[in-house]
Amino acid sequence: MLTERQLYILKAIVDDYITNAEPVGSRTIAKREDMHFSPATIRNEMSDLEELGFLEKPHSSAGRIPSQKGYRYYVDHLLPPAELSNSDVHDIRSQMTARFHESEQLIQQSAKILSQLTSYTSIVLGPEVFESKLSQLQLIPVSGDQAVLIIVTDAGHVENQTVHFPDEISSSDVEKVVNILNERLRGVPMFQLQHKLSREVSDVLKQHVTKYETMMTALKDVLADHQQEKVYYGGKTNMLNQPEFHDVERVRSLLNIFEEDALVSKLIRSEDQGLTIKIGSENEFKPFDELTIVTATYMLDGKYAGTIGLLGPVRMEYPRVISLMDYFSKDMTRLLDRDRH
Amino acid sequence: MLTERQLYILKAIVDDYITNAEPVGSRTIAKREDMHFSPATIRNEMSDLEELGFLEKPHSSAGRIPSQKGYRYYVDHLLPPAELSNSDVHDIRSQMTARFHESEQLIQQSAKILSQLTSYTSIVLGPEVFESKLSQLQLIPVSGDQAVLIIVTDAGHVENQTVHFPDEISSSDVEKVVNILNERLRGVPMFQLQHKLSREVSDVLKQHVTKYETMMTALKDVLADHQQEKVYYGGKTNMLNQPEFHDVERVRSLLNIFEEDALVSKLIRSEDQGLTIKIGSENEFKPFDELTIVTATYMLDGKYAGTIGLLGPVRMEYPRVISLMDYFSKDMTRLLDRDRH
DNA sequence: GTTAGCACTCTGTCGTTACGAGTGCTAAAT
DNA sequence: ATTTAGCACTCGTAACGACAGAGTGCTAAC
Repeated sequence: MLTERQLYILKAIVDDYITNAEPVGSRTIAKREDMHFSPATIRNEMSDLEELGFLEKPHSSAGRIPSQKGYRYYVDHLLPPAELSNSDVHDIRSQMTARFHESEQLIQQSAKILSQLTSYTSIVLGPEVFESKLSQLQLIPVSGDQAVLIIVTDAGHVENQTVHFPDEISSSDVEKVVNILNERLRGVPMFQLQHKLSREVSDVLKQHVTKYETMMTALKDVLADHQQEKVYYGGKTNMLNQPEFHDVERVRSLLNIFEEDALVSKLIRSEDQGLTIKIGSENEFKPFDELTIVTATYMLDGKYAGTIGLLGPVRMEYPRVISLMDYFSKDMTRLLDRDRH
Repeated sequence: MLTERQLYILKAIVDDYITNAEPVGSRTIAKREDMHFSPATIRNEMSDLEELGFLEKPHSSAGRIPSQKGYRYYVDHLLPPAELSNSDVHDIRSQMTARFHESEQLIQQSAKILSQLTSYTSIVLGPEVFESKLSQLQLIPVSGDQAVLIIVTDAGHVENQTVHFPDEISSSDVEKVVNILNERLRGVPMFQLQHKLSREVSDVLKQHVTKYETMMTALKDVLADHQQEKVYYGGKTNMLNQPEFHDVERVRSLLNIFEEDALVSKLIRSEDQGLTIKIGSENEFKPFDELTIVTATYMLDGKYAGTIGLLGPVRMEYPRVISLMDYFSKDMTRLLDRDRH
């Protein structure tokens, strides 16, 4: 068990390192007004804290930096319960007043502000495609063998894709198909569409439509493509501000990951309500073992809608970030609800 | 006027610098099999070429590197008329065989291959939204005051946006509006939609529909948002491979520009047919004054459809790049045509 | 006109030194 | 039993000079 004084010193070191990004020496800590011990005493405590695994030394004659365990402890037990600063609240308010046409805009704007305010990178997973339901299908002919299939979900989200019909198909058949599909599939969750299509609807179609096979394969192809959710970014290059990213190799590996939405989504996703903080190698992916990822969720109609995430150096401004994430998580939920009704 | 020998030496220097990225000395050139002069002679010629502005020295005792004028001359007069190598052709073929559902996929794939093959960054401007015409409008209600407006162009491209109707509007009115819009606006070029809407269609609408004003402002808002073209990237982080980009500041300024599609599009766009090569400060934007941008266009139905661009260091593999760009420019035109008919 | 030879210039690297920040230990002070 | 002052020791870094290597430019010979 750590003594009161050890906690105090640990907190001071983490705080200092977070703002200065440089190993913290005993003298630096001793100079703080609220610290009434000599450097020597602090050195002894530091030595103990190191032995316990909360601190480490880059080299023998340098100051201490927090270890991963140190950050974890700081986050779990030492965090000052920060309120969002007035200027932050003001900044957010002034940029979030606009009414958004689409939830997409709201999300994009949130990602942007979050990254601007923190100088970290924000990642927001869009309202869950998996959770939303089909509202309407439309098949609009474009040219001879092409048509555009448009899928509208109950969340107002639109997906579209061009469909090729290798053989000529009569427009009355197309109309029939669309009608049947709409009748049978409305209200079906997106992720079940493909399944339902082949199981339940296929028989009906067979009876009403010639060229049934052609049509089915085309439709199935299209649906298969639309099972992934959207990922929005803010401040992709903000990482470059951090001293720990002055190495080009690291920059590349990180930026390359950002190009793979599916990976990022897997990484960020977390349906646990409330805040999640993953420090360094607590993240599953190697390239992130020097980063902290903070996630929170937002809701729609009382159900999980998506995740907001913030990616920064392990040496992250935790108190501020946490209050920001908390705020956004609630604010996005609120705004989505308001726009809906 | 340059002598035969000067041309020969200039070409040798540019070729060498392009592959090695290091100042070229007289001895290096003299060692080449096809060069039958001593280092001393070559030094004299180099000195002359420098005076003429084709070469420059990083410092007094270093080798020479091509100046911008040197590259320009190389590109204009010294380029070996390269054929695409067999392995390149093979690589492209094997990755472009798939039939593409949408022109969007074709474009994306092209951008990807182009960047893979060159290790540079490719940028492709999508088929010109401005040039395409409206094929069909759909307004699909989602909830009480919301509907999704879907715009399909004759190129099979789909744009969509959520529309809010502040006041309650009867569904029969909505239907009327959609019918009128489709009747009057089909075939109108996208960029004229807004204009035509307010000039010609507004009167007709006024007669048939109550709550006319509400509807009009909502529609105008939506159309205003969709006047920009799409930009596709390949190998955004490829630049980091180039030695001239080992400086983090430069990386950031470049990557940030990539986030601004409008800027990039302005930069790349070029409706001149054939290849365009802009070297260094021939580009209008400061952040690009150490880059070369090669552009070419592709066609659809015999008319300008879009631009493909390749962004690399001034020290670019010009012969290969040019033959690649040439190939892609023609191939994309060909494939787009094939998919269309 | 071409080339060999040589003095000169500049950069990059290596080893040395000096310095500063910081530690860990010991012994004295509280 | 704590706390602290003092001091030797350890590293990392910046500064300096020496030196090698690459390359030039000029002169004089071919």
